[in-house]
Amino acid sequence: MEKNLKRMATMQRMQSTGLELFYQQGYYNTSIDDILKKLSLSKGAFYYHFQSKEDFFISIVQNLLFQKVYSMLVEPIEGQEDPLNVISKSIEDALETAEHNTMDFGFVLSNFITEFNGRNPEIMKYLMDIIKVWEVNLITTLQKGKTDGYVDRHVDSEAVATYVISSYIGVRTLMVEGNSKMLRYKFVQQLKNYFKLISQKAVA
Amino acid sequence: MEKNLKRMATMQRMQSTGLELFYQQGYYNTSIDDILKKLSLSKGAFYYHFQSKEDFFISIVQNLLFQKVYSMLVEPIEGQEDPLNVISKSIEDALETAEHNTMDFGFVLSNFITEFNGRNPEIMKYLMDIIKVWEVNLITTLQKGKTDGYVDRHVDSEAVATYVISSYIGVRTLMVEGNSKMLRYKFVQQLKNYFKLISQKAVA
DNA sequence: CCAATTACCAACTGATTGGTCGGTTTATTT
DNA sequence: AAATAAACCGACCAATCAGTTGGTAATTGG
Repeated sequence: MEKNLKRMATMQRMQSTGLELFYQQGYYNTSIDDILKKLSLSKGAFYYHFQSKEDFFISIVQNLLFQKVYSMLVEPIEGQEDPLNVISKSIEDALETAEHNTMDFGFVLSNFITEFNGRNPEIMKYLMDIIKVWEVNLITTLQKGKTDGYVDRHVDSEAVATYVISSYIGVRTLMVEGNSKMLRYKFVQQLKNYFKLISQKAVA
Repeated sequence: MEKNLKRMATMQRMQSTGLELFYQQGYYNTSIDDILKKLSLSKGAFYYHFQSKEDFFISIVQNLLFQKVYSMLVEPIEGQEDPLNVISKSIEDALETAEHNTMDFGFVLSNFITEFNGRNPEIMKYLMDIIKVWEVNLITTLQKGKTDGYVDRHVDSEAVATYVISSYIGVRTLMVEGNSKMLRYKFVQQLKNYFKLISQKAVA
């Protein structure tokens, strides 16, 4: 079993550094040598553990990215009451993480979606699956919110989920150096306004 | 003057094909040879007209992308009455263009922003400038809408502009093959709901 | 019509890429 | 301690990249 531990430790190190560099520089713009250099490992070590660059990336998506998105955007919402407040809180948290230029994995995900869209259907599938998990969770939570009296019954939960995800991905795209703080403030302000709309027994 | 015409014609052809391929495959993933192959032109011709790949791309942004975004998202709004309807109409049109998989240049822009963010500050500057033009135009139009009685006076125009741009960029990121139509429908539905909110004398 | 300029050609360079391979070191088993 | 297997090394390969260069073909002004 010792051997397996070492194997997994090395793979973990590679994946972790890989995700970091792929995020910073983009997948196509990051060479395997870049990653290995940072780890003081050799080509041989890499191809001993992974079949190809693509295979390596997919393993990162499934092992790291999925879990991070899940714990940041899905778990905080799951099963909670008062869905609208919980949702806006989770998004606020993610945006604040982003501002302290740590990785905000919801955005890492949407970055990769942009990079692979129309270029690598296989990888796209894995990425969109993660979005789907988030979306399903949002819809479920909103529906439960209806029965619990937090969300207006006439609201189209799927449409709201779409709108929430869209606006979050968009604002993160715009949050480039310099203007992040103001952008986040104004964004959250409008998101909450929008939520007020669907929490009352009005419109929708 | 004839010479100048030929020069510009060739440059135009290069820029047009360049934009197409840069959009489809990404900047770093598109080689100059790719572009030249499609045009049956040689390396020499390229470097006769442009100093570098980067210089070439910047010329595309300034000459093509700026104008396309302007005519699609700024011009239709400029000076019009009833701003909220005009804005949502322009976004609907852009999303419909996107669905017929022609290039929707607002999205082309946000794609490039994602690709260059943190990687090329110079190019980023040119890209964000275009966003800025759109943003300023939205704000101006919303403000005018207030004095004309179309928009609630308590609304934060800047925040609304941020929210509109964010959500549009986000939904386009999500509009990958297959699910575009439904996504667009639900998105527009919620955008209009949101606009109802800021057109009444309520909340905001 | 001819010299000068413009526009273009295509072979080449040096660096980098993803991936291979034969071999060495380290750990485990017997 | 010997044998076996796992983990890793690093030189190498063919392909591709942005950019250079020395030339040629087309156009134009005098």
